[in-house]
Amino acid sequence: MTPKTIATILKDAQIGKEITIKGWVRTKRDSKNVIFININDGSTIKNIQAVVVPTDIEESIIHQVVTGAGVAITGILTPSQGSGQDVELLASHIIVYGTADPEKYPLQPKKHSLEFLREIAHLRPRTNTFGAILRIRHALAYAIHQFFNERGFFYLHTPIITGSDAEGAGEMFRVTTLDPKNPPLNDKGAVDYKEDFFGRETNLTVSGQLEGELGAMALGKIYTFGPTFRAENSNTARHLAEFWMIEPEMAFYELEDNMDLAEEFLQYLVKYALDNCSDDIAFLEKRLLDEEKSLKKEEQSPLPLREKLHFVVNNSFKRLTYTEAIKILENSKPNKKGQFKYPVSWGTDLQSEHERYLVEKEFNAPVILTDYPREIKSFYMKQSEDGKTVRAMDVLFPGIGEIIGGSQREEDYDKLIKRVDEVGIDHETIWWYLETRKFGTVPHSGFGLGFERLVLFVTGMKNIRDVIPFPRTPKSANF
RNA sequence: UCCUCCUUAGCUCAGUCGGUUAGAGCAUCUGACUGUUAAUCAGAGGGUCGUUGGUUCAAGUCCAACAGGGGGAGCCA
Repeated sequence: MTPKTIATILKDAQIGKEITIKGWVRTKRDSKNVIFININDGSTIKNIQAVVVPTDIEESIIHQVVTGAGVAITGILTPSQGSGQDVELLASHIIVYGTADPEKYPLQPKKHSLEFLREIAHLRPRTNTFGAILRIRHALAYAIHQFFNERGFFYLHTPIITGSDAEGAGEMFRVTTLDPKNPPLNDKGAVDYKEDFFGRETNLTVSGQLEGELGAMALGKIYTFGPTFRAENSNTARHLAEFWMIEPEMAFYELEDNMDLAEEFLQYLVKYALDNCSDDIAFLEKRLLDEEKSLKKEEQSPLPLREKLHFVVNNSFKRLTYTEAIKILENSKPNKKGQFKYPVSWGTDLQSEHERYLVEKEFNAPVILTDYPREIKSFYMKQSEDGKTVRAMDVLFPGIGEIIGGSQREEDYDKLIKRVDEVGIDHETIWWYLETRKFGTVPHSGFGLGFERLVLFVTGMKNIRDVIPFPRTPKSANF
């Protein structure tokens, strides 16, 4: 029989029955007549308290029951005499699968900094905070599939190893089986990739979008959800070298449809977390309040976590064009007082400080910005009649910045080719992409959601390295 | 990659103007006590002060380089 989890046991507490719980010891409190052991098995943030009468269990066994030990405890489930919990386990038998030397086990019952826990990423899932984060992360991943499935989208597996850098955006990780010390050379003395595993240069994907568009041109509505790799030397709390991205792509969707979907999608996901992870979110909310107690009022979160999440679910996002945003910024107080580090002007990309002003000061709500200047956006975005802008959209979230970037795609072959040439992309590398515009091209749109940025928002965490189990960042790929 | 700050006990941090034996809280261990909740009380153990080099009679303290980390910026999701 598979062991029951603590989540199940607490859900339908069968008082008076003998049960066995298997998990890891969080704390043990000794005394002469009675010992309390708190067990957690990861199924929920809640522990079960086992009550041991010292004469019932061999002392050598009890001695091995220390913080971090893996154990199975059998006993009768009874109503608790104490006030911290409804039920508890009157232990009659204990198996210690593995003890954990208290002198060496790093996770002792005390507060640990997130920085320290990052250094012991192999153990941090055993903490309340990371248990909560990882359960929420799972719930959001599940909700993503559910959302798209309910709406007739198909999950398309785009390649992780790609032969194109078509987006031209950013550094990529090379994939090769050639000997780095002694690679084969061609006539010109350069590395001969014809000898490489795939017979050409290959990299890890930076986006599944281009392949996603191929899927949308056949299946109608698709989404991808997979790992994405950027070899940028980005050292921020919002960037990872390996992260997970969701990229829906829809035939016959125009930019407005795209925005509607993005907004509905985000609200659905946040609501799902609120409905299904209430214990974990409540814990993280309390944790955040404790942590921010020592900060000045201005630096504290304006709303408690759950209120912030409810706000996003219940209020529609502010939509405006890039041009309108520039006007607001030009007339803003910080701009007139010269408080912006970067000047505001039409044609340049918005800086973090500008985005933050719009989201956190001007609107105090999620914002969707559209119709950016074509020069600062990607080649595949649909060009507008005005000849100056493209049908792009960025969804900006408070505290996170850009959480979604997307656009309507340019479906006109001639216009697309013109941009491809202007940007300087070799036709040969994306001939297959260009053919979609030759054979039955239709209007279509899509966007990319950074999964970890979503988890960041829902958990209220501040550093993206704390919402993925094993973060990969420059100079760091441990575990 | 740039700016900035940090690195002292297992963890979080003090450490004065450079001065003799480097401190605290938590954790750990021992004991006491108690249906306890990160229990409480008493005691104990625990340090190559990130690394290397320099200045000085004397360096945890000053200087330089390097390494690791935090915060901010750029790039973006």
